[in-house]
Parts: sequence; C-alpha cells; structure tokens
Amino acid sequence: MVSMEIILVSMETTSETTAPVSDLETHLGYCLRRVSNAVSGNFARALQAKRTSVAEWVLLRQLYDRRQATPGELADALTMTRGAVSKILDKVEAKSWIRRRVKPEDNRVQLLSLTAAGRRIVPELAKIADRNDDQFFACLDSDERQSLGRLLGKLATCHQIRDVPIE
Amino acid sequence: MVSMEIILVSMETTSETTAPVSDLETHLGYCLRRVSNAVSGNFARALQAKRTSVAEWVLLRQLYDRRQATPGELADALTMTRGAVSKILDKVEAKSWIRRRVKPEDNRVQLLSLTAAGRRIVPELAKIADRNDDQFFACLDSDERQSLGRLLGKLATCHQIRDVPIE
DNA sequence: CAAGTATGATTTCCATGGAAACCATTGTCA
DNA sequence: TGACAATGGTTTCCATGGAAATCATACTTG
Repeated sequence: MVSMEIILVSMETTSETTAPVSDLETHLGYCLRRVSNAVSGNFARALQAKRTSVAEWVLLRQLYDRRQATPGELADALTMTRGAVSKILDKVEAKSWIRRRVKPEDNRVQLLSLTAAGRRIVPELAKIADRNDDQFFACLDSDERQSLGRLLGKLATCHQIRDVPIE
Repeated sequence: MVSMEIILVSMETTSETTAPVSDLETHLGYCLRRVSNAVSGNFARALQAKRTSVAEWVLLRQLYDRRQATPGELADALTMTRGAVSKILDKVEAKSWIRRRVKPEDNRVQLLSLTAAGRRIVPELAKIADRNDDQFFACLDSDERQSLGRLLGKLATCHQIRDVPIE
C-alpha cells in the first residue's frame, strides 16, 4: 500500500498532471468511421467487377430517378464539389453511360441523362449494392437493422444531410 | 387519361423491362457513409485549429496508450497500410510529437514513442474530439446514443474491426 | 557460410476529392 | 448598351491513402 502511493505520486510529478483522455471507442464518430470505411471498402471491391466506383454508382443511381439533372444538382445530391462531380461525369461519359447536352435556354448549364447502356447497367449495380448491404449487415437481426436505419436517419435529418428532392 | 396510358405504354416498351432498382437510402451502408463523412468532416475542420488531421489524432491517441509501438503495429491498429502510416509518422515527427528509434535487437523495426510535447498535445486534441462528438450526436438522447454504440460495436466485432490490443 | 527468403519500413505511382482559380455565359443596372 | 456581378462548369493544385516496387536487415537452410 505504501509503495503504491509512492508510484502514484511519482507518476503525477513526472507526467505533468496527466489530463483525462477519453478512449477512442467512446466516440461514436470514431466507431462510425471505422464501420463505414469497412462497408464502403467492401462495396468498392465488389463494384470492381463492373469497373465502377462507389461515387459513380451513387451518381448513376441519382440520375436514374431524375430523368434530367445538371452537374450542380448532382453535386448537391452527392454532397460533393462541382469539381469532383465534373471528373466523375467524365468517367461515366467515357463509358457511354451518360449523355451531356447543353441546355438550349442557357448555354452555361448541362442536361445530363442516362444512355440506354446506362439505364441497363444501373440494375446490375443495384444488385451488387443489395448483396453487399445484405451480407455486411447480416450479423444484425431485422429489428437491429431497422433501429440502425432510424438512428442514422435521425442524424441525417438533424444535420441536413438531405438528398435533394427531384424538384 | 388516354394520353397518360399512351405515355406509360411507350415508356414500358422503350425502357426495356425496367428492373427493380432499390433506393439508395434503403442501404444502411449508404446512410452510414453519409453520416460518417459528415461527422469526420466536422471533426477534421475542428482539428485544423491545432494543424492536425484525423489520422494523426488517432495515431497519437494510440501511441498515448501504448508506451511503445512499431509502425506496423500502428498500421494494424489504424487499419491502414504501412505506407500510409509511414507518411503520417513523418508529419507528426516533423512537429516533434513523436520520436522514432531503432530497436536495438532488430535494426529493421522502429520503436515509436510520444515526446513530452506529444504527451501534452493529446489531451488538447481529446478535448476537441469530445466536443465534436458531443455536438454531433446531441440530437440523439442518451438511450439512442448507447443503442447506436452497441450496434456499431456489434458490426465491428463480427467484421473483425478490432483495435489491436496493447499485447 | 552463402544464397535465398522473410520481414519491416519507405518510396513511387496512382486514384480520389476538396479548394480555389479560371472560363464561358447570362443577368443587372447605371 | 456596356461594364460588372452572378452563375455553371472545368481545370489546376494539393492532401490523402492504397498497391506495389524497393531497400535494408534478419533468418533459414543447403
């Protein structure tokens, strides 16, 4: 007991008032990031089969709903910069999955739309996405998955992480 | 009404048997990624005040627990490649927050440790991390936060996303 | 012991995505 | 109308991080 006190006292003096440092795992943001990186990494690997990236998938999926969209709208929907979207568009255009057309009334804006090939690839990618999600979250039961979805939805709502409506 | 039918029929014929495509938001992985990006983005911005990145924070925090660690061990703990860790080490070493020493028994491996300045900065960064997490998850009540933590923990466990123990 | 292999760290190359500068076009207003 | 702001998109530059090649050191085995 006496020696214990000595150790503690000496630690206190040498390690300049050890401030309380919370564990990494106590931060939900940290846990979220680890799990998110894992699932997105999985998904990215699965999409390789179609030579596609996660960002391309999300963009194509957005364009699948909206018949027409501009790069700026997609940037908002993806929470990405216009510059980043511009580059993704280059790639999917190179694969002939989208078409860029200039808006007649305003030559600054582009009207994007899926090509026939693009409309064909989206369901295939969706299948990969479904399978990936199913597998990754299989270790949660149905209630837990629903609960997780609800919590993420609540966070998304209160932080304005919103998909831009089709308008 | 008649024209409506015509449109629908024509769509069905031209869009070659529209396969069922699930919504993005039905994928938990997608929601997870959006929320995770938001919270990590916030955190990264907050860390700018100390000229530090999220990766550097996590590395320093890991080194704070382990008195000694090798780059390889940290790479495992951070789920990053050795190459990436090597670069982060360059940065925190440039700030004199860590020290690299060659292991005497094996000249291939390095023994990393925090410097006094490094030990001093970690609690400051921890405070930023605490505040960021508190703010971001403030819209969840205590039960919800606990629930989210439990679900993420379960996913981490069943996908082997494990912090390497101090050994 | 020498040659070959294994291990740890670094370097190089590449892809991604943000920030800001840039360009073209449109709108405003003096 | 002509200058100037605003808007939409692209380009350039930078930081990050993975993959693979590289380098140095240690281990193994013939």
